[in-house]
Amino acid sequence: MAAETKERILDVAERLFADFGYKATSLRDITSEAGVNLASVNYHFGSKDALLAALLNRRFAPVNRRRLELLDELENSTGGAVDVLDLVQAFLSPPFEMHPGGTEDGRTFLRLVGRIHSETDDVRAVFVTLFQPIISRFTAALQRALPHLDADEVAWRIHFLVGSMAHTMMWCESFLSQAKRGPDPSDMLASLIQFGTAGLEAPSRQPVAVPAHTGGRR
Amino acid sequence: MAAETKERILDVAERLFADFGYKATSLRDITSEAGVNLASVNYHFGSKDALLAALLNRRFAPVNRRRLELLDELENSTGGAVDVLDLVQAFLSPPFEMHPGGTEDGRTFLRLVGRIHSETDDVRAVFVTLFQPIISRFTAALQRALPHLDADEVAWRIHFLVGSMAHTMMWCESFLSQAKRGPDPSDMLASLIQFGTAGLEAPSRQPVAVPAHTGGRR
DNA sequence: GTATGATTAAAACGCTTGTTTGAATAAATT
DNA sequence: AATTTATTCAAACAAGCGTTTTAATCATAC
Repeated sequence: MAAETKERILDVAERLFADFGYKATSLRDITSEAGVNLASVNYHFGSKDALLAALLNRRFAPVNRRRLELLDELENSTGGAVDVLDLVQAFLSPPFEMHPGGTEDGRTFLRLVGRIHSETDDVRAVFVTLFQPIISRFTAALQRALPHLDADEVAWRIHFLVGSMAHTMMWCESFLSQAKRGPDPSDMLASLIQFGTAGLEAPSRQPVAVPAHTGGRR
Repeated sequence: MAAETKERILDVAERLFADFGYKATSLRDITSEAGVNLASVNYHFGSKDALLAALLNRRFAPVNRRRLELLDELENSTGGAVDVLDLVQAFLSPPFEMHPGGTEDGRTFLRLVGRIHSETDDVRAVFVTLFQPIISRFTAALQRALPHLDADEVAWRIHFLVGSMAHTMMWCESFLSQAKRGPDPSDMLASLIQFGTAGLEAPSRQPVAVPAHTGGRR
């Protein structure tokens, strides 16, 4: 009975955090929807913050393990010279593959991860702890795969990639419902991989003439 | 004196919303930091929601006007066949150029816009009203510039671009402080333009073999 | 200088928040 | 079967929220 209560809290909290954010979701929202007593969150998890941490660990840790597993395979089989496309794929696929956009739970997880990326620092703290090691490993690998770019440029492009990934996770549900071609989530992942790889592989930047702001109305 | 109070509220609210989000910022935070009375927000703006709307309109409307102005110039001068790079530039430059990352106020505005992108729907409502027309115009233009891609593919890639833009706006401050090359915000804009253009111009997607998730640990 | 309207001030309103308490119940152990 | 432990429950806590109210103050025009 106890384990069941804990899981129901985690499931409902995951969905509400994903839909409305951490701050906007009250413990009363969670417990009433889960059909458990208000005090049980503090009893089982200690605090609202600890609930978020538990909830992130449950689903996000396996995804990150899978990312590193794929990266290890790539590096071991090729001895260092890894393709950018393969790296982008190893980075982007796990969250989408392990939590398919075709299922309700999958979309919920994707929204949660997408939203976490833009929560305030105090909320993101746990998430960053889990995510930072992955970013470091992939940054190192991508810098080796893109030796003609300087380190800062690669780091920035990875940030750009993370941004499009987070935004996609967050809004994939509404993206898919708007698409005329029929909502196929794996299509969207493939497009994102395509987009990100091309962005990372873009030629080293030449000076771009940015139009100056004239201030005028027309 | 009245105008001064209104402006002080707007300035402080802008910074606090950007740093901590809408929900997490209380009117008491705003008024105490601005040195004005608590009731003056409701007196001058009507409600907290209306304050956000006023604050977004003040800075974001001019940016969007500038975007359309640049787009009009491109379309008029070339008669329809516009370069993807030029379109990306017209879309991305205005917020960065009009609110330079080199200034404190500029970075605050960028953080605000970046954060708004991932607020809950009720908070984003005003923002979407301002942003949607711009997305529509640029989507149409990009679909003309990328005729070999189907409409859904272009729409998705624009979402990817928006995601990297929002993420960059939100975290540019911390990106820049980590860069070894010295924090030059206009460098970052140029990199983002480079990345986004390459992503949008990526070849039409061929089937990508996505590694299946085995479920195993190793 | 006094009356009019706009702005500020302090206090209170009703409501929601995360957390804690202590008793009641269920489960497990001896 | 009795006793200990784990869990659930209803109620209350103090604090914070957005908003409203009423009185005081200010600026301005007559």
